[in-house]
Amino acid sequence: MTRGTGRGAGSAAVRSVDVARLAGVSQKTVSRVFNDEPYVSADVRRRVLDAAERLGYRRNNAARALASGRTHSIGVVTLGTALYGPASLLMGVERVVRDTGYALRVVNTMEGDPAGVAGAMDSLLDQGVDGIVISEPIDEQGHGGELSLRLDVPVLVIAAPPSVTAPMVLTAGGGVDLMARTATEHLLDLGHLTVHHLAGPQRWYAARDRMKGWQAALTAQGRDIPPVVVGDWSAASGYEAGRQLAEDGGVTAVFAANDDMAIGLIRALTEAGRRVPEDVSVVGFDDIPVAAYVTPPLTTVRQPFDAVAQEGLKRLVHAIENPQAEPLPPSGPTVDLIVRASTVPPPSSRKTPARGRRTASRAPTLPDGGPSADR
Amino acid sequence: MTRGTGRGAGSAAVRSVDVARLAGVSQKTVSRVFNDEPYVSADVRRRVLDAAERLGYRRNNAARALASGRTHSIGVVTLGTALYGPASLLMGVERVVRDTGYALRVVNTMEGDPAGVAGAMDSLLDQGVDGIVISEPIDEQGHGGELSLRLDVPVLVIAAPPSVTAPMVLTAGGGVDLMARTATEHLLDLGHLTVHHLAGPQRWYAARDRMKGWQAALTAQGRDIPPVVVGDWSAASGYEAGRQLAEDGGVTAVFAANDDMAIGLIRALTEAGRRVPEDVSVVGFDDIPVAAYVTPPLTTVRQPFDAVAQEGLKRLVHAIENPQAEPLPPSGPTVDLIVRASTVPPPSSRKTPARGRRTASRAPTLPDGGPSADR
DNA sequence: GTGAAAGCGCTAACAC
DNA sequence: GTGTTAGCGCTTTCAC
Repeated sequence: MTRGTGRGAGSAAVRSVDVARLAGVSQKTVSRVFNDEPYVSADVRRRVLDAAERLGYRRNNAARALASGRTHSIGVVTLGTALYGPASLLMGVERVVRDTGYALRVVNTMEGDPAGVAGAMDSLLDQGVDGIVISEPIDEQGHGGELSLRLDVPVLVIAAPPSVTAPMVLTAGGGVDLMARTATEHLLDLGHLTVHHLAGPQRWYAARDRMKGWQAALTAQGRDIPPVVVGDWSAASGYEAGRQLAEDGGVTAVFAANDDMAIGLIRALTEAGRRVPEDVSVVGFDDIPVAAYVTPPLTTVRQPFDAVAQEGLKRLVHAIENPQAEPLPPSGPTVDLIVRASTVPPPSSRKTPARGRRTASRAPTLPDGGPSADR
Repeated sequence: MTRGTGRGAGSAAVRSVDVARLAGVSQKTVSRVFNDEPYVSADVRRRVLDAAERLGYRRNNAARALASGRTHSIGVVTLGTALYGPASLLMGVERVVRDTGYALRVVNTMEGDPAGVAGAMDSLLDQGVDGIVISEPIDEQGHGGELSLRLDVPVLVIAAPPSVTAPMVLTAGGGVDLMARTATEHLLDLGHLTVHHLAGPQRWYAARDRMKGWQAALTAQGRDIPPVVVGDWSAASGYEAGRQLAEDGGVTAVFAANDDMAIGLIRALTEAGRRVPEDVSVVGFDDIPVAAYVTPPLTTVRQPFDAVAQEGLKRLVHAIENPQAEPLPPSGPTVDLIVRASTVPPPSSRKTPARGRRTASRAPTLPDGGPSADR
C-alpha cells in the first residue's frame, strides 16, 4: 500500500537483512557494500549486489539518517520568484547539488513574509539538512543584519553579506559591484559625460551593489553623480522611469539595474521621441534570453550563475565533509560585458566628423565635475 | 559539532525524553502534544510546550519517518531551466507545497540527460517522499510513453499525459490547446484569412498542445493550414523564423508558441521591412513580464500557473492523506487572452484610412494592456 | 575480512 | 487522559 519505509508490522519493503539472507552474509556486510567501505572481498560484494538487485532493494534513508546523524541533503533558502536572476541561480544550485550526490530541499521565502529567512532556515533545520545555501537576495524588513537563528551546520551565503552565525560560513557570488562598474565605464568610455542609473528596489543587495559599482565608476573619473531613479525590477517600473528621464534633455546614457527595466525604459524613451541609442544609450544587466532580440539589441552584463553555484557548492560540500579542515578559498569574480546595439557615443561627440571632440551643445564641460545641466 | 540528530553516543541534541523528564510526563505524551493528538489535558500540553521551548527541542524527522513510514515531504521532478513557464510553475508548486505543511524535494532533469525522468523519480523514491509531482514538459527520448518505474506513492502529472503507473495518478494543467485555440481565433476574428504558427520544439508537450489548438481553430473555420515553422523557444530561434516568414508576402498573422520567440520574430520582421502590427499581427504565449513593454506591446495568453499548482497539490495531498478515498475532481481550464498592440486586422481590411494609418512611428496609442495593464 | 549486539529518537498498539 | 512496551532499518562499536 504505502511505500515500504516500514509502517508497522508486515511491511513489504525489502530490507538489508533480506538481502543479507539471500546473499548468505550478515546484514552488516550488506551495509558495508552499500557504503563502499573497504574490507569486503570482491566475491562477497558481487553476491550482495546481485541479491540486492534481484530483490529490488533500496536503502531506507530515514533509518540511515537516524543512525548516522547525517541526511545527505542540502537545503536552499531562496526567494520565491520567477525573476530571471534568482531563478537562474536556483537552477544552477540544483544542477550542482545533484552532481555532488546530495539531495536538495528547497524553501521559498516570499516578499513580505513575516517569518522570512529565519523561518525558512528553521524549517530546513527541522527537516534535517547537512548544510544550507542562502540565496536570499533581499534584506529582512527591520533586520539590522544578523539573523538570530543559531545554526549548527555549515552555511553558504550567495550574493549577500554573511549575516548568520554558524560553525562555518562561506560566501559566493560577490563582485556584482565590479560588473556594474564595468557597465558604467563602458558608457563613460564611449564619451558620455555622466551616466544615469535606474536602480532596483533598495531592499535587494543586488540593487545596492549595482548602484555602488555605478557610483564608483563615476567617482573614479570625477564625474557628476546624477540623482537615481528607483524601479522594482519590472519592465513597468522601467517604463515609468523612462517617462521621467525623457524629460531631462541632459540624459544621454542610462545604466539600468536589470534588463527588464531597461526594456521598459527604452520603450518610454522611444515613445517620448528620444531615440535609443542615437539620443540615449542604455545598458542593462543579466543578459536575459530576449536581450539580443529586442529593439535595439541590448548591451548588458551577463552574470555567471552557474559558475557561482558550482564553486559555492563545492566549497560547502567540502566544509560538510571535512568539518575540521580549512575552507576552500574562493576564486575571483569575472565580468562579462556583452556589447550590443543599445550603446553608442553621445550625440554631442557625433555631431561633426571629429568624433572625440565635444562641441557641447549644452552643458559645457566644467573642469572637475561642477554643476551639470541636469536638474 | 555536527547537528544533533544523534551521532552515536554523547549527543548534545535535545530528545523528546528530555522534554518529558523536564515536564514530568512520559515521552509518549510529548509525542502526543507535538502531533496534536487528542486526549492531552490543556495543562499537560502547556507544561510540555514550555519544557520544549526552554530546552530548544525540535523533533527528529529521521526518527519520525523511520517509525511512521511517512516523510511528510513531496518530491517534484522538473526540467532544469530558467524558462519563464517551467520556472513559474515550479515557484507556484513550492509556494503551495509549503502551505500544505509538506517539505519539498526538488530534482531537476536536464535535456539530454540519459537517466532523465525515471532517474529523477528514482532518486526521489530513494530519498523517501510521500507523493511526487511531475512537471516535466518534455518527452523522454525514445520513450513511447509509459515510464517503466513502478511507483508506490500517488503522483500528480502537470501539463503532460499521465504516463506512469502508480496507486493514484492525477493530472493538472490541461487546457493548453484551448488557450492556443483562443489565441488563433482572436487573429481569425480580426479578419486574417489564416494564421501562421511558430511552434516550439516538438519534444515538448506544451509545443504540441499549442500546435493542436492552433490547428483546431483553423480547421473549425475551414481555413488553410500553412506550413509550421519550428523554433526552440528562444528569441534567437524566433528571429530565424522571422526571416523566413518575412519572405512570404502572404503572411499577415503569426501565432508564436511563446513570447520569447514572438519577440525575436517581431524583430526579424521589422528588420525585413514588414511592420508589426500593420503588416503582420503577432500573438505570443505566456505573458512574460516584459511582454507589455516591448515594441509593440505583445498580445499574448497568460497561463494560470499558480492556479494549476494550487489545485493540483490540493488534490495530491488529499490523495496522500486519504489513500482509499475518491480523488478530488479537477476543475476546468480558464483562458486568459491579453490583447495588446501587436494584433490588428489584416492590411487588406484596412485599405482605407482606418486607425492603423502610420503617421508617426512613435507614441502609438497603447490600447488596453499597455503599461498600466501589466501586473 | 566478517559478524553480533546495541542503540539512533521516534510512533504504534495496547494496557491502565 | 496517560504510560508501557516494541519495534522502524539502519550504522556503530567491538569482538573474532
